[in-house]
Amino acid sequence: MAPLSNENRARLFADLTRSVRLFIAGASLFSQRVADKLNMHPTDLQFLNLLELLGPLTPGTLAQCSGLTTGGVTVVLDRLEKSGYIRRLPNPADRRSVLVDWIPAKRKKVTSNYDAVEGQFHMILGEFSEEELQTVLTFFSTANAARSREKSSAGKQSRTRTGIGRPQA
Amino acid sequence: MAPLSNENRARLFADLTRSVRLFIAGASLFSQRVADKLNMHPTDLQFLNLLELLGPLTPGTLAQCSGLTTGGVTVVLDRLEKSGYIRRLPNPADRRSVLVDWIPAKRKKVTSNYDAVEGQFHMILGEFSEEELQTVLTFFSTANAARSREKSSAGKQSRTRTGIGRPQA
DNA sequence: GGAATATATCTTATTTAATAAGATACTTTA
DNA sequence: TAAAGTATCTTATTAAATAAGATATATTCC
Repeated sequence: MAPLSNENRARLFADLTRSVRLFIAGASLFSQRVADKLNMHPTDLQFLNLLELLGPLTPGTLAQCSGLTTGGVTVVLDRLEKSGYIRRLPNPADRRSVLVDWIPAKRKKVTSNYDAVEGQFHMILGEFSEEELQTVLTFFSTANAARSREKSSAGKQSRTRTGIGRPQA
Repeated sequence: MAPLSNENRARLFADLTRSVRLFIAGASLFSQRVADKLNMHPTDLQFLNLLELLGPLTPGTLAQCSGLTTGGVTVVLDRLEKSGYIRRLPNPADRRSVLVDWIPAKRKKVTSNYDAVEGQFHMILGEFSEEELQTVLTFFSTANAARSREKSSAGKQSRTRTGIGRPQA
């Protein structure tokens, strides 16, 4: 019965929208908690997460992915370098530039804060069938891909703010 | 064949973890973009989002949900009140307290910034069957519920930082 | 009921994160 | 090779968020 199905779908859409937004709000709060525990700023932790997800990055890419100005990025990197989380390496591709990377010994100090959520996450997913896991993965992959495609399609914005993703050649 | 399935599951878990983290990183960047466009700070927009999701809230609850100190909340609310986004109403339940709510006329100015993503979101979900939608919804609902349960179970933290959710009686 | 304690918000002074503008060094293009 | 462009950093400045404490109302315990 199509009309009933449409009604169902509309309700599912609405519930999903709300759930996703709550999820994001919760993630943001959780990040602040972790940053607190590590005695750092949410921005600093954001940088470390970006390094974790995308590998060594240039300050310019970090500016794009974080929304900070390049001057702001320098300040954050100085802080993280002084506290021993990251180091600046010469960028073989461009001698004006640097590559920012983890100090490996410090990684666990940060990532261990995610062990508990990851455990929860695995518990939740343990109830899902393989097909269901694939469905959820498709949702996230498609959403992320859509966002990457949006790079550089916004109106007035700081010149250094494009999007998340592997740095473009 | 069980071992193969376990392998598949392990890969799906890993891919999902990464996708979720990328999704969150993207959401954070998107928020900054919207805040930029509205000439406000990410924190201010975070407050408006919380009001949108959870309805009128007290400054105390906003402190819990945002991770700011109560003094910081006052400052943010002063800013939002001055620029006409919110108002403080007397809280019938407690005369020390106030309820913060949207100025209705300003809601659309903010929410319209999400129209495009919501459209994308609907496009993505349009490809999903009802069962698949339900699966994705279950994922988010379960994850959000798990986070709510975590309230007040963290170690050292600011006294005003618990969790997201409807204010407890 | 009333004193003592706890809670909710706000105030003020202060710290410091982030910005803006511009400098330096290198790369790319013409 | 000169000119323009780009990547990062520097410095001075702005202003967001904190910390400590004040005020007003609630709650608890005798």
